[in-house]
Amino acid sequence: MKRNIVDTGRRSHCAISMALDTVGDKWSLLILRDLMFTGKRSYGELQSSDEKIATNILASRLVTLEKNDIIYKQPDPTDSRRYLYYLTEKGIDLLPVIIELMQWMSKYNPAASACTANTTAYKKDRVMLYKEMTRRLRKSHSQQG
Amino acid sequence: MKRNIVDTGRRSHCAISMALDTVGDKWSLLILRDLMFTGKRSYGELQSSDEKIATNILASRLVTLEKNDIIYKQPDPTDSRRYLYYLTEKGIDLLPVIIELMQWMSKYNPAASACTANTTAYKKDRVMLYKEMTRRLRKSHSQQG
DNA sequence: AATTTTACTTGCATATTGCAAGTGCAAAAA
DNA sequence: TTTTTGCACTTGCAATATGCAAGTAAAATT
Repeated sequence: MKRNIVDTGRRSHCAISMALDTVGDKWSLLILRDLMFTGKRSYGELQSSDEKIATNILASRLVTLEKNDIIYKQPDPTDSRRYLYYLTEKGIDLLPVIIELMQWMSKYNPAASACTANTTAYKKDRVMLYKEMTRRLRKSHSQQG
Repeated sequence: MKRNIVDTGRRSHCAISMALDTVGDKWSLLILRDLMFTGKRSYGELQSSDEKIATNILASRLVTLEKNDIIYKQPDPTDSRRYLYYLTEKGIDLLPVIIELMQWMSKYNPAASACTANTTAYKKDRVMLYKEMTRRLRKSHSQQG
């Protein structure tokens, strides 16, 4: 990477640009989708998604997501080989982004499947939808160990 | 690209994944941001953003965004060398995604600048914010020629 | 003790993006 | 009317990011 003398790795100070520098790669939001909607928690489970993320890419994304305080991992108490990945509050706060992406595609492509229920029903009351789902996520992702 | 016999170019039928296949690259959403908030309309203006997109990438993104019916272009009536780019309704419908990205980054990084006014004020009433801004975008991006 | 499972790592191929220079045409200047 | 400048791209090649297949180490299972 070669930008300027003091390289921050960011393209600009625009919030949108910075957000994309953090989660705007090809895979991060799909990993977060799995943590949010599919209940996947371990490396192997995350690797088993339909999109078939390459193992080295998964590993590298998990590291940077953790560095950016979007997820955290804890050893699985039932199997010490394994780690379990959870969303932080910052990660949970990406829910609206993901829901809006989903609703957008659903609106314009009928072939798109929803990944989680109850979103179309709430089309007119997104705030309600965000709140309800955030509440659920807080429950399942709050500090475990 | 080599996926399977009948390659659709998409990773799965998940709406989120499909949305990211469409606008999940490094630049598309930044181009849309400029069309939405900065009033930039021509190739040269779009190229002049802080993030310094490479000219060949800009050209290629504009083509695929147009193919995907997210933007459209028309000759500039005042200068026949130039085209002006506008958002379609489908493009305008990406506004919530972009706003949520912006608000997310603004919440977690104080160094992030907003790109457009009035968003923090509406933090608690996003639906209102979406509606108001969509209305404005419809005005400035509806068929011109 | 041997095999399987799990979370990665490593090496190399392919794809996407970045950079610098160039092209063609229309507008503006001389 | 000729020249110069401006604008929307294209082209060739370098650098970075992603994809694939195989490998490794440690813990669980048999």
